[in-house]
Amino acid sequence: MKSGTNDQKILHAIFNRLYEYYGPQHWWPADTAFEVMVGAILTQNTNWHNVVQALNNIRYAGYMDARFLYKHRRSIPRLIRPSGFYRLKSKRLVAFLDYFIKEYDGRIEAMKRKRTGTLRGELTAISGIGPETADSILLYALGRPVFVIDAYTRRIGSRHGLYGYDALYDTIQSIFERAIPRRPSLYNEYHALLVRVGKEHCAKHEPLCDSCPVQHILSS
DNA sequence: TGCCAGGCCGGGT
DNA sequence: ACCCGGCATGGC
Repeated sequence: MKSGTNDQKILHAIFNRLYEYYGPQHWWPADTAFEVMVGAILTQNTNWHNVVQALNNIRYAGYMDARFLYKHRRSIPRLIRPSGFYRLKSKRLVAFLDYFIKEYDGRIEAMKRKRTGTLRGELTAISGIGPETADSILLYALGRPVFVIDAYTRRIGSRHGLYGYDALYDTIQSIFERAIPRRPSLYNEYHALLVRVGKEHCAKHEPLCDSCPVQHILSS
């Protein structure tokens, strides 16, 4: 197919530019795969800084482990309070723990035996885990080649004419996955770089960003 | 001070 | 198949 070629060139150029500008981002910032999964739920529509405080509370309590956390699930609301939406997120976290312990004995290695598509189906079936949270878990906790689409990816791509702002999650995802070689390390770095540049140059109601490092790629 | 942050669900059209 | 209100804290 030939329509892929153009997207491919642009998306490769954007990655190269961002990587050259910012360098490696070292994502996901967490000590263990379990912490990645917890963080993926807590960061829904929330500043990462707030999530760190919640994760620290869990760690200092000694509960950064599926079984311990499930055993002490009544204290989750207090521990994750700084991350916002804490009553809602407590339910979501417990729903995930329930699944993770019942299906995989709370062990990441057991989860790794399953196919990516199967896991995505299981994860998104949990109330509180949508496509982005599931994909974050698949990529950053399990190392699967799944491109994570978030609000920044949506903003940046649409502002540069790659797709419409209202494009479906799966549509945007397949644009990236068709254009970028299927390597987890590449998907990892690319998404992290999009978040980095998005935070610094792609505020919510700005139609376009003059100071954006991506900008000059399109004017060439 | 008001706006925003690495979404998702459930109820209504 | 969309559209929208709700969910909550902390930083600037």
